[in-house]
Amino acid sequence: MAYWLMKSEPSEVSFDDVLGMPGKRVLWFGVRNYQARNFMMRDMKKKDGVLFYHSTCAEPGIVGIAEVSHLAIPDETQFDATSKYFDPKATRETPRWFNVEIKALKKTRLISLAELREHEGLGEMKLLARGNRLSITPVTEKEWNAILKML
DNA sequence: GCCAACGTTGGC
DNA sequence: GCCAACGTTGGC
Repeated sequence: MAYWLMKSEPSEVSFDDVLGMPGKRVLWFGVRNYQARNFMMRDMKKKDGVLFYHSTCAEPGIVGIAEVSHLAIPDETQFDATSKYFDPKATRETPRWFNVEIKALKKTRLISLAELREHEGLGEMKLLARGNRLSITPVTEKEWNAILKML
């Protein structure tokens, strides 16, 4: 079992939005970065733990716990010419972009970015690495457990 | 709005 | 393959 941190802009899809969706599930559409895509395509398995993170907002931080509920499938938005995620180089035969589905499990208090940075046990966390911009990053079991204890 | 950091593109 | 230019991310 692996653990991940996934960033979402709450103005686009917030944790509360996901809680309101059928089955509390959402497809992680719109990722257009190969490293993040490869995590979804190759590494993310059903039942993997997910920290749901709000970015590009007033209070960036972890806001909920989720799990991977479906293995990666082609991202429909890449084929949609009206979508901002449209990719003219993608075809149905050879899709470029994939997304897993995640299921919201539990809303948490906001664990802010500042609080994560202050926590001694999280010094190696990928999210906190200088210059990190990846929207999906692996989380170690140790980090996962440390964060659950902060709740 | 600013800016650091990183990823992608495309000419050579 | 190199690398400059450009675009994006995301915190502040």
